[in-house]
Amino acid sequence: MLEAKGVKPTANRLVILRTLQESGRPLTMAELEDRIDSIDKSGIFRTLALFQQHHMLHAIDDGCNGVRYELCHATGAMDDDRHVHFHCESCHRTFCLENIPVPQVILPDGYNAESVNYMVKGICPECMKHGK
Amino acid sequence: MLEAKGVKPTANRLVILRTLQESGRPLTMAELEDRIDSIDKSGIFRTLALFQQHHMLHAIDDGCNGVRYELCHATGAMDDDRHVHFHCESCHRTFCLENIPVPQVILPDGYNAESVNYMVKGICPECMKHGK
DNA sequence: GAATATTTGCAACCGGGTTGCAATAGCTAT
DNA sequence: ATAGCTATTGCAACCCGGTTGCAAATATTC
Repeated sequence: MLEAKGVKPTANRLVILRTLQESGRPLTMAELEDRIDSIDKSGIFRTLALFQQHHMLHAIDDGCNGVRYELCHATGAMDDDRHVHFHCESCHRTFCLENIPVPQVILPDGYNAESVNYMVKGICPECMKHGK
Repeated sequence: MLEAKGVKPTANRLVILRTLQESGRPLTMAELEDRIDSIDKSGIFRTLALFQQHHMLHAIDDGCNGVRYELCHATGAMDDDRHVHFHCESCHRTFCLENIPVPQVILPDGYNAESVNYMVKGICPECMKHGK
């Protein structure tokens, strides 16, 4: 498995990885918890931390429902899948707008950027259509 | 006072407003709490909520140390001081880059934007200079 | 000045996140 | 196989920011 990228593939870890890649969108720890009731909070937490250290996923935050974790599909290099995220205020889901890259800005002198987060909030197409 | 914009100017509210405008940058509730020890958490919380309802301040979130509150200096209209924010990962302060507007993106069909948040993380000039 | 409405402090609660610890599961080298 | 070590896991407890109920204090109205 992809696990050959640095982490020992235990049962738990496989389940968590699976769950993440099945839901095509970033999940909170809470969301993971109730999708997987065989594993304890702490287990999920530690696994996510582990995955992060090994650059398998990265965290984004719509400051609404806590941090969300998303698998890195940045092929080779650093975690450079910098795309815009959209958080629906109706269904409270967060989507990756993969093909919309984050526009860059020029910072004032002295500021050293390390990461950027472009977060749009509003209503998603699905919620827009039926029922507000 | 500016309070004539909809809220009754009680002692507490004045103190909180003062504190906000003195520190030129967005503060967390926690930061407010220990700058003002005369007022209880809940008081600060309720006051901030009130201010928000009356469009006197708006919340931004570097998903690091919780939500931060910043006075609206959008003169007339809606809360449209949409500028970039910078969060220093060393001193954990958050700055408003007032003169850098958030670049707009074109969303896919169906997505309805309501608010945008452009958050840069890195090292601020001050921390950059002396000691990492 | 009594009756009513608003604001406040306190204490308790809530939920996401985090850690200590002891039980378990995996490995290693006899 | 087996004793001995390490890594992983579950559980329970904890921490902390945010939030609410309630009763005391304050302001407002008549």
